[in-house]
Amino acid sequence: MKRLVLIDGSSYLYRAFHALPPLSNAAGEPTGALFGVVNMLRAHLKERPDFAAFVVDAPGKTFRDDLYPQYKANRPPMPDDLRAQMQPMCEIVQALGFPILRMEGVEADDVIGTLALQAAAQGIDVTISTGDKDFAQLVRPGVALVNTMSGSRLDSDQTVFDKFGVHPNQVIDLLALMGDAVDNVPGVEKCGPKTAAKWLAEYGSLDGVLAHASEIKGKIGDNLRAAAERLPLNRALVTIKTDVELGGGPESLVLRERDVDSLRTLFARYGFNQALKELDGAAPAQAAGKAGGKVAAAPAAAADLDPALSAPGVYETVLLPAQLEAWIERLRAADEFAFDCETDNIDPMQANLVGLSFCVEPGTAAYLPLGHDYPGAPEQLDRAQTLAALAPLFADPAKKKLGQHGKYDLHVLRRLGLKVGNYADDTLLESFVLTSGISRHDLDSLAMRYLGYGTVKYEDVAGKGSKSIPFSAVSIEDATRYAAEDADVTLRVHRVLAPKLAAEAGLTFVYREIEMPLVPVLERVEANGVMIDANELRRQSADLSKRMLAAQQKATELVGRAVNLDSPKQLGALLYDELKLPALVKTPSGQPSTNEEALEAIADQHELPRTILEYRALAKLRSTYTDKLADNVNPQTGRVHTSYHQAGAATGRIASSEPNLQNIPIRTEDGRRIRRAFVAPPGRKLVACDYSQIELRIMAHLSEDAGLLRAFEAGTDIHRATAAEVFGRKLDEVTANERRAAKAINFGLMYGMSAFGLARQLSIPRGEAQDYIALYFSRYPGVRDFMERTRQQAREQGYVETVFGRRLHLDYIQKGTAAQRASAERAAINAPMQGTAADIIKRAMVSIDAWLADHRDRALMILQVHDELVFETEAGFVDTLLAEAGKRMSAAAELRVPLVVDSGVGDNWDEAH
DNA sequence: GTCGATACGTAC
DNA sequence: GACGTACGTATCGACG
Repeated sequence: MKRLVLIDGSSYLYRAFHALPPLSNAAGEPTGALFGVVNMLRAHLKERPDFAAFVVDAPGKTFRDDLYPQYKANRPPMPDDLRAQMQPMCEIVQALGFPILRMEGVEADDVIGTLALQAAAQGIDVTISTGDKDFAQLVRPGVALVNTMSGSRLDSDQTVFDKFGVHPNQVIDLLALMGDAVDNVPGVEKCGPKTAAKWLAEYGSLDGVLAHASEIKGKIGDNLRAAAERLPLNRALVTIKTDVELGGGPESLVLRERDVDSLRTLFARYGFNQALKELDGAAPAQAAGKAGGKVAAAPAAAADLDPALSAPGVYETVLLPAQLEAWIERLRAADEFAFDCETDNIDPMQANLVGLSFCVEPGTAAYLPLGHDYPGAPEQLDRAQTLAALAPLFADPAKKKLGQHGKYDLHVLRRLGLKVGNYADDTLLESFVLTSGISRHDLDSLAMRYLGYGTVKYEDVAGKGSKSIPFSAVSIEDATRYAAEDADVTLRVHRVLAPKLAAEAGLTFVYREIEMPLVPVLERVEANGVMIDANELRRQSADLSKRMLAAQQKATELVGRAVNLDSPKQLGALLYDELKLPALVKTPSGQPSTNEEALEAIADQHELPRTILEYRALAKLRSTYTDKLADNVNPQTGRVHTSYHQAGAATGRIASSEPNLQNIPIRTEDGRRIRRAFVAPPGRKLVACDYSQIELRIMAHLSEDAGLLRAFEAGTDIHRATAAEVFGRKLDEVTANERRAAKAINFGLMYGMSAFGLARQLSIPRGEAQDYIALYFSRYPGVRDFMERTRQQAREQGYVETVFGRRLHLDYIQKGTAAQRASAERAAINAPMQGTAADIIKRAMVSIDAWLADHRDRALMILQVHDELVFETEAGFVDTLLAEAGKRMSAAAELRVPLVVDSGVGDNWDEAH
């Protein structure tokens, strides 16, 4: 059977424009709506229809304007950013091979309706792709409706009835009763889909409802009778015409061969990297078998899962050449495969490969042992030969690869000389994007949550703690159970999560365009590592030790006996019980605290608190930094390779560990010295680029507050500008103390701080802090409204969003205790700003990495610290790098304020600031 | 010995 | 109760 796809271009363009972030390409041209439309079209192309058309509205009046002059009268003009995308959209649609239809005097809907019925009459299977629910009136055998943005599909009387509560032939009457605010067609007042469906169920049709109008009681009955006269007109307006005179029939809508050269130029110009990669990755996927089927979102509960996804797996151990060949054949035939590396070390920069697992179809997986070494271990395939045989599959850009936390595997394979081209999906990141804030993203949790499946745990086969054995000593039988299952479960979880993600345009953007492209970039940043001057650290450790000893002796002298300055418990007993100093601060558990704030408060009453503070500052630096950093130098590379956790922070920020290089001291002189040990090798330099006040700029963007926008536009020192507003000064009359207070307000507000907190921070009376905040909000009313909106959204939806559509779910915003709810509200206020900043720097990293691809021998990205990127570069490349990195960081988002980047150069990280 | 909870402090 | 997001170190008590 032949297939025809009719695409409602106008509807998608508007919906994509509003659903997607305000994206732009490097040249600053808006691209958000384009992006949505291009992805939608690519999805349809994968299904290989015989005929297709992209239908758009023509400018000018239509017959509906003649029927009803106010038709669409209150519609605002097309936004400039959308209008600018019309021309490029047509170019891309053309280049993809779609015929474009545009007809005057009727709307796109009518053209689609006419073609749909003509085609159905000729026995052609029709799919109408639209975001407009009005098309449900056309659903019948041979005519189906899909919305690629929501993932919904209406293809039968039943599916329409499930959605609207009426049959397709009643949809027109339903719409006539409800009216359409967007098109300025008033229906029956207070009559929504439920009431309209109820009436139609009872009286059959609009005529039936009107005939019985006098029987309907109450206010809504009055409303119906009041609207009765205009309802036939409504019906005429919402009826999609199916008898438009067209130049040609559906058989003329042949899909042309795509114009690869034009597409490459267009995709590159608008920054559609995924599309570009697919274009250059040889043949597009021939997904005929999988298309058409289930588009609907997958079920959430394990109970009503596709049984194929929870059936037990059959796992094969690959020990013979023939088995390997058979599996290579399977992988070759597949569109995408899941894989997983087993190693002897959790640090991927040191791990040795022990085995590999693969899965192509749920339930069928293989474990390929390559390095098991224990008494009685069977002979395994030759590692080098086997990897050489697998290398082309991993490298093939047309072959999609899937994993759970694949950054780890990318490291292991890279160190073995294998390239992974097109690492396309990662269940860790799918889960992170879908459920950030409410669930864990490790494979065991995902298997339980989405498959109702308890996996074999690592500890089950390798033991844990001191009794654990390296994976190479695990029996190959146990290893197969564990490892093949990992690949199998990864694929199964992906099959559940992918459709959930596909049904959310904003989340799909975050996943496809931010998180997945970042995986290989982060892998490179980690692999690059940073050079550490271990001798410098040793000198600093010795100096700190000397001063710690002095503080210790001083404390002993003051107390008259030895005291353990490392034990808060003992210090509390000493200060508050023995010395009877006042305990002014309590820990969360209610004990008297010995933290910095508590000690500062009593420092004028006794010498000991100051001595403890001195000791603590030194001990922190030595134990956490100067002693420890050198332990993290990789013996093979001689450098420190932190590990970045892409799904580490619920807001979207990246976290760093082992060691954490995102909390290296900078505020005190002693602390800052540690940065001198982060060095460039001879002949090279460190370059640091950081966003200036990025989160406050995002607050200005989100709140659209005129005063804040103006201050950033003018380039004034934002804390000074705030102080001038709040304290009623001219800019140059602001005192240092006023600026300090304004800075505390600016930061405090972004964290949801209260007057109580501000008072404590500034050591001022609470009433005064309250006055500052009130004054702030009266000067920046947009900020107050934005914060209230954000709280409201969080309470109603249970989540908040970044500019790019990333979501943070707040579990306790509705159900928690008062304290938990208040805490969730503060998190809700902070997340859009912190999260948007994270989105922006992630995009910048991807962009800069793409540029650096041609200069890997000259410059490396080596660190990310939330709003800062650090590079190591040849001295002769510094200027080029500064210009290009700064440009790409600034262009990573198009906000209502400029994104300013500061940068510095030096022989070490301290100098580079 | 190992593990988890608690307290504290570093970064943005 | 009161300022958001992380990670690491040290202590201390429970557990075996």
